[in-house]
Amino acid sequence: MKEEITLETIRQYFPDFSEPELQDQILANGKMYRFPEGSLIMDFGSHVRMLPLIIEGSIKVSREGEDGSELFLYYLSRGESCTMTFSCCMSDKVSEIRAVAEEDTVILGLPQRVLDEWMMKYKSWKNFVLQSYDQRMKEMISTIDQIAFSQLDQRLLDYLSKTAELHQSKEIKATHLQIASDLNVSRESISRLLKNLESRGQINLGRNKIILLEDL
Amino acid sequence: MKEEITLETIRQYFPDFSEPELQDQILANGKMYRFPEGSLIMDFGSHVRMLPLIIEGSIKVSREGEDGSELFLYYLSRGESCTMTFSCCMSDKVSEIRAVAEEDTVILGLPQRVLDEWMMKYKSWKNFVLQSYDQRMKEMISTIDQIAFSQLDQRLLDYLSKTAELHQSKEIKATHLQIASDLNVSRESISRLLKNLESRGQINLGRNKIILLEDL
DNA sequence: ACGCCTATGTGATTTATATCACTGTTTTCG
DNA sequence: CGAAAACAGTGATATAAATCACATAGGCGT
Repeated sequence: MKEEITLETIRQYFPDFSEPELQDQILANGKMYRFPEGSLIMDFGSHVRMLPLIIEGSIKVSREGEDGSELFLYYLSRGESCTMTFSCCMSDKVSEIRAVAEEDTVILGLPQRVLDEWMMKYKSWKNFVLQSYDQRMKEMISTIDQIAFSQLDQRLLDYLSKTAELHQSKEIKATHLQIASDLNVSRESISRLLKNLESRGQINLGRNKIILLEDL
Repeated sequence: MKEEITLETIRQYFPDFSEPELQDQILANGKMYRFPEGSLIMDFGSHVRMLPLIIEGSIKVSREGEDGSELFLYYLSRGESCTMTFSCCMSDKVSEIRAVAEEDTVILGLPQRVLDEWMMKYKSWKNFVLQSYDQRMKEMISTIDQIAFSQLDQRLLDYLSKTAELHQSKEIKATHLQIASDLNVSRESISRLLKNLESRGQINLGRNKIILLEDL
């Protein structure tokens, strides 16, 4: 993939940015960055100076407990942006979340300065920002639902299907320990539940991988 | 209190709405509503046609599990607005949350139609909306932190101090059952934990009330 | 004043999950 | 290759909270 941003890229991945002037502005102000799989894009407490629009790949967003344990919040993928970052940029605050490249990821970074300006200038930008907030809000509520109202087996199934959907693959590449940290539970619990799912014919287990056999 | 909206009211409770034109617009389009304590302002699945700005009183916002149990999310009080409602209005969706008047409450309702329009017209309105989203986002994250990383005793303390702060009073008027539902746990657990706090001299218990003795 | 409903207190038991302790098995790396 | 590390399986036990089963106490209505 080219390091250059082109009008084509923007039109392709962010078709909602309809105003030609906005497209030009993005071109003029944006910069491409690439993050290899697993690399840290943003961390708790770090200052943020640009808003990432995801061109290619995906990002895992998580929250940290006092003791350093993590909790998976949601994935972001192409065509999306990190709302938490936006809010940090706008009020010049520090990040509340951690963002890690889930795959090799290319983002288009937009500088702090223009974000707010565009809100009142370009309708499609304003809509994009509001919709992003909305979506994230919903994800958060759904996360709250899961932790508050569901038992671990449900949460695990949900996690597996979200991950499978993100990667467009029935084969999930992850260790039990990784899953356990994402859900902030013990590794043994996950191992046992997975074993259960396998014996019920819902998944196949391999080292570092889980294969979903049905739609969950 | 008068049912009339005055420029004075707006300037007093929403001093950030600095543009005179915006103030006029609010005056022209807003309508006062009053909700007695305990009344249902909005429910899961209901359609919303206006955005409430809170003039007086406060609102408790909660989320419902599949089984009908509730989970307290956050309080809203004067000078604030319900972001979830805003997002519903904007995309004409159905409410994800329940809002109940925590005290006698007066709100200024703004019709769907103008909310989006103002975003690009009045800077202070745009800022207000974005800041509301932000704040709510933070509350959600803090709720997630609580459920995911804290034990019940911590959650209870947090709940008590939030409630005390909202009502500006060390005396909280609530039954153990109400608290338990808000936290989505059993009544007995709350009773036992409260008893504990009392024996440690942190609170006094009475029928339908809890008095905080120290800052928690 | 009596009875009833709601709120509270408390023991006993059950359940989900965590924690501990250990075994094997696969991968990595010197 | 051989050792060490990472991953996975599994029993035993511990813990937090739920659930069950009552007992008691405070207010309210008639």
